[in-house]
Amino acid sequence: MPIKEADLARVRELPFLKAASEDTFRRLIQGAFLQRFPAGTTLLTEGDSVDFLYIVLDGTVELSGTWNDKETILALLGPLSTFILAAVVLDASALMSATTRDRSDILMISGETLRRVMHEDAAFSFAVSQELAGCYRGLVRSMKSQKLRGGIERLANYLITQRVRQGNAETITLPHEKRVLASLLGMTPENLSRAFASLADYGVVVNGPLVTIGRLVVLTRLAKPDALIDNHAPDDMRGRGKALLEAWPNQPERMTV
Amino acid sequence: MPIKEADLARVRELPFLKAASEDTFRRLIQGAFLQRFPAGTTLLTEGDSVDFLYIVLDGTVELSGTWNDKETILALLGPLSTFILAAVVLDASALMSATTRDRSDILMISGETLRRVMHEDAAFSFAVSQELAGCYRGLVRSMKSQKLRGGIERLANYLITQRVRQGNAETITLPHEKRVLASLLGMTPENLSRAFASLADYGVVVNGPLVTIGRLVVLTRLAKPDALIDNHAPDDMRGRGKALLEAWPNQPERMTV
DNA sequence: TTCCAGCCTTGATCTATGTCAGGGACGATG
DNA sequence: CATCGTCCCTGACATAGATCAAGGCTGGAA
Repeated sequence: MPIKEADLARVRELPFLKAASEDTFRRLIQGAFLQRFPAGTTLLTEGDSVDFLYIVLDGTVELSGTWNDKETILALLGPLSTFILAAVVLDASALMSATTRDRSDILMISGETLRRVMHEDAAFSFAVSQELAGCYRGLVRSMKSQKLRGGIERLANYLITQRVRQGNAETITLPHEKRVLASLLGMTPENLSRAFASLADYGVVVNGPLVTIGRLVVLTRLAKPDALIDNHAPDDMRGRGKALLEAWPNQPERMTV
Repeated sequence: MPIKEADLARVRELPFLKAASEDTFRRLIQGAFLQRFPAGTTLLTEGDSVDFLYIVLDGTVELSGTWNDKETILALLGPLSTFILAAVVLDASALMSATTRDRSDILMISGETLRRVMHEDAAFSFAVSQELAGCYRGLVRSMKSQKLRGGIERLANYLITQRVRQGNAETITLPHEKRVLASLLGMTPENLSRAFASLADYGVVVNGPLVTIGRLVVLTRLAKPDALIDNHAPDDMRGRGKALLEAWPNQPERMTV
């Protein structure tokens, strides 16, 4: 699948590629290729050695981990997210599996090339550090949410975050299947169902993938959102400006759970 | 407190500083200072803006997060660990609090200087990326452990990891108070106590801070350690060689919980 | 020495969460 | 249209984990 000019322009706007010199960018793109995958394709299995940096141009990718026949979703990535950057930088094997959830267009950049150009373009290298730092901080937030909050509270905060992202509409659309959301939030689908039921007392009405937050104040009092855990950066502020560089480094869809 | 030559030599061996040029290193050190803190000193509170990169030269530092009057320990750092690097790179505020557990000697490097020299020394910048990538992957491991395993399994794996670290001796010494360990492992002290009691059936004998693993095979069958979650890199292999750069990037004491 | 505070353990109890089983709604397919 | 599969919800139950209360141990301070 040929890489269109428009695609190039889009990825060029990614903070960590924006910082790259013309030459660096050209070299990164030269060995890159763009591929379309159907839903459900496994791009990478945990333990695999990693040869490419992946960039989601379209679709959704799920990052998951397994142990002892159990699986958990660690992140859900939408367009203009990169993934597996840490493994590429260290030339190490993947700690997570990556699977497409929808049909997805993925740009793949040679890891070897990436490491090489990093040694020659300090500004680019710095931007990669920022990208990684943002990923790290996203995970710290998730970890805090996971260890400090109960399931209902995690869900309540998820809903509030989605609400902000979706323009503060009273009714939001869940961007993923409920069982996927459950795994992301660290609970079983059954439990998520019950958690939604509990939230009825707080003005939350569920209708399939549509969730109406009737009394935001009440829900917020339960959720107790925290700037050091939750990341409410709205859609149209993502990926722009230093203040928000950290907020949604490269995973617009990654949820702080 | 003056910075001794011996201290400089030690930090120079840190992978991410080893990659720095003489000039870069000199500039980093010029504005740095070394300070001794008593046990229990708060170096940084979550939400604070971060002006320095911290390096533990001696002692122990605890990284913790709070929400709704609850607290959890996210990492425990021993000598030659850096911390708060991600916030420094992004010039963002801290997501975790940092507190000394023992009397500790801490080297503080100006964050502003660090960012500046990164723009001029690509090799150094790359090494910082590797450091951050290692931190990120450490957290991914923790997250998987937290979401996929139960408390007893987390403890069992912790013990096995410690055993490897402490030279495969049958009896290991817990490096921290049990209530601290409990928080790190994501459980209450009471529960940790009971978890230890359960492990008696698997040949684990506890005597204060001394833990004897009588039948490693039996314990291992319970723990099901996994190379993609647990990090068994022994003490004398830390911080050396590319293969292990990732393993214990900068937190020799950080536990994958 | 005596006293006290902090740490750890233990038992009883409660709550949150997981597991299992059943059934309804919906959409794809024949 | 009928059927099947998937997703989701719900109830009953089991288990893990948290909480509360009490008591033992130990090490430092008076």
